[in-house]
Amino acid sequence: MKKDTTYYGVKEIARRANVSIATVDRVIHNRTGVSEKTKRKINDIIKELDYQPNILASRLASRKIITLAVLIPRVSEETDFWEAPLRGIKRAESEIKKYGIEVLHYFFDLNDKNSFEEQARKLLKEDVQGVLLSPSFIEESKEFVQACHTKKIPLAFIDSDLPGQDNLCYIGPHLFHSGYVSAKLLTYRLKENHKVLVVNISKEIDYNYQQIEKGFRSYFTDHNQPCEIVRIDIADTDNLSVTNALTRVLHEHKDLEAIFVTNSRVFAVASFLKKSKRTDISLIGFDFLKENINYLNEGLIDFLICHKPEEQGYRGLMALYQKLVLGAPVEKVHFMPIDIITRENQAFYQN
Amino acid sequence: MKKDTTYYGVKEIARRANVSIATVDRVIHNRTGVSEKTKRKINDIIKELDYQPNILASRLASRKIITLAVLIPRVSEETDFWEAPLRGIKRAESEIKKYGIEVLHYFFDLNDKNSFEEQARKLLKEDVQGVLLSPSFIEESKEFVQACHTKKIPLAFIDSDLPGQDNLCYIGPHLFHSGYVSAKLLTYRLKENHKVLVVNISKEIDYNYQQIEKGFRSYFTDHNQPCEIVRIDIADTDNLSVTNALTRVLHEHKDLEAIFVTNSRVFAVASFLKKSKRTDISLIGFDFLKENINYLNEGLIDFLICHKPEEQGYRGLMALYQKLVLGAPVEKVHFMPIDIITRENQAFYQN
DNA sequence: AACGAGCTCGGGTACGTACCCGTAAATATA
DNA sequence: TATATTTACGGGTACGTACCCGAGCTCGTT
Repeated sequence: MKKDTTYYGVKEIARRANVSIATVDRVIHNRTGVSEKTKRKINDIIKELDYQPNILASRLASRKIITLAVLIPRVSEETDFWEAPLRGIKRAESEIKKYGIEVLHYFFDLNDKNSFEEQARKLLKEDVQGVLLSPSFIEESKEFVQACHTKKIPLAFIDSDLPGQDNLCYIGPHLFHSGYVSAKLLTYRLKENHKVLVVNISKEIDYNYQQIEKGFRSYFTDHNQPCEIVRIDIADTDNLSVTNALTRVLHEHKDLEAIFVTNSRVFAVASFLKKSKRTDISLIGFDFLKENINYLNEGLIDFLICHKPEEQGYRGLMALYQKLVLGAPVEKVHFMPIDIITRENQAFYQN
Repeated sequence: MKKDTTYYGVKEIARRANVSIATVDRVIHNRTGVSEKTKRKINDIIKELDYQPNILASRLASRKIITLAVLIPRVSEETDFWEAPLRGIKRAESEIKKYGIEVLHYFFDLNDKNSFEEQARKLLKEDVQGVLLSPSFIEESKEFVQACHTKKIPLAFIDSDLPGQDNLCYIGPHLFHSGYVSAKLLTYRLKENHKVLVVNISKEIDYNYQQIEKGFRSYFTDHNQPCEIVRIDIADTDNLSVTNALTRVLHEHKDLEAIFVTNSRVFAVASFLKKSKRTDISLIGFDFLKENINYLNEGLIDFLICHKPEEQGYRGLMALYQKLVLGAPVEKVHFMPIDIITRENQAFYQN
């Protein structure tokens, strides 16, 4: 590296303070063994010189390994959505491993708040320097975020945000706009009645869902497009519950033109429509799951909205790396593109 | 750093090949002074071990400084738009300077293709490892990109893209969608006639302009909103030319409801509207310039569309740094948000 | 006064890579 | 054959920081 640039390191600080490099090092990492007087003197020089540590050298010399943790949903039989973020996380891991980064994995069950709390508790017992979190459960996540905050552990959120909560960054979809775009796409398929059904299939009413529906409804109000919106919550995610609920609502509202599913479980609705031969109803939902793609290709699903989940995992972990290792600034919010997948372009999609 | 992770460095390669570290180093940087036989042997071991150099150590040990160059428009009296990217570039510079990065600046005149070519020629004479480019002039930029390509110099584009041209990344607005959003906003202000004027004030007809107008028109066709679109090009950017051109067109089309300016020179139109007391006409354009903000506050401009120009500069340079120094992958396209600025929120905007 | 505990501090080595300098061997030139 | 030149390689130091291993010093205790 060039020397002519006016850059001062520990050596210069030591020289000016008439102490050794080791003493300067002790002050910088505020370890014990330095008198108040020299500590003050060194700190003054550090401030005067606006000393910026060389992170390259620092990481190289450090024998300490940095431990990161990820706390995300387990890949379940119900939905393989979380395969993609995990893939991205592992890709990031293999890239940064050689710089002394170790990553611990904690998985919770999306149908079980307790499992989240349990895994969070386990995680907090370890000495981790950063956490990648999918804050699926609002209240529980808030508590966890609070705990991390007191331990000064930076947090990166993926997939869904937790507004108002202190974090390093959020990497994921703009939920409101995703709902908005969904509504837009849906209008392409509307004909006469302008009557649509919003379906939320989830054990927990989460933040994601609320924002998405808000955006969805906003589109119609924004565009002054009158549209009757029927909505149901299906709290049990098994096939029978979905079938029963949909049978009931379709019986009540015979003139439904389209269905919007607020998460990746759109395949469950597609399966129902196929069985009940209601292929006249348009269907739109989220995420590039194998099952969803199948129904997309069969023509039962019209559109899928995707947010590059693998990249979310990759970027989330890399954000922590950037912050902790390189000391580089991290952008607070990074919205993923709102990708629109149809039968025609799905083959080329990079999930 | 931890040792237990199976990581092999030059030392291990040297040990296995029964040569010194220096020889391995020669092979890695394919310098001269190694016999074909040992070179082959070492290369085989490198491949076998899947050797990944430690970039931290590499940069630390290297006395070589990495030279980057930026080739962007000069800040002119006509428009101070390029102040913002330059600010971002300088911010990035000060952050990476200490890792031996030097940045050369080349500025060209947006009204003069020749100045671009001249600066490009100057730049190519230097031994630079990466270039941050604003490809304002299509043909000239393509030539320049070609030259960089043969010299294997990675290129980061900001502000406008050059599709089909080989580059490291593009960081900037989605031009088409910016036009699209502009049209959307404009419809908020339309009343009866649905007649709008598109104004392009520029010496050169650039790629930006074409894409933006395309997006603008698409909105109306997409939404089947019939709208008569009048358009003029004003090739001379001085005040008199603008005044003359606008006077003529407003005389011809007395029932214009709104004007869309396809770049940051919307202030010139605002000034004209103010003088000719045509405050009934809605106005929309681009960029957070001081003059534009003044007219926004006066109510002459209704909306400004912005794309975080400072961040574009910052991220553009950082992308090159990421690639060249950290060896980290860089995302090929990063679209900036399409920010909507009104009189009400402009005070809070981060340009 | 002698001793040890505790505090303050410096020397020196290591991290993984880059590269300068020197040297022995191989080859060319006389 | 003797000498010059080239080729092929190794030793060793440096980059800026972290941290181990002590050394000296002060002060209280006996």
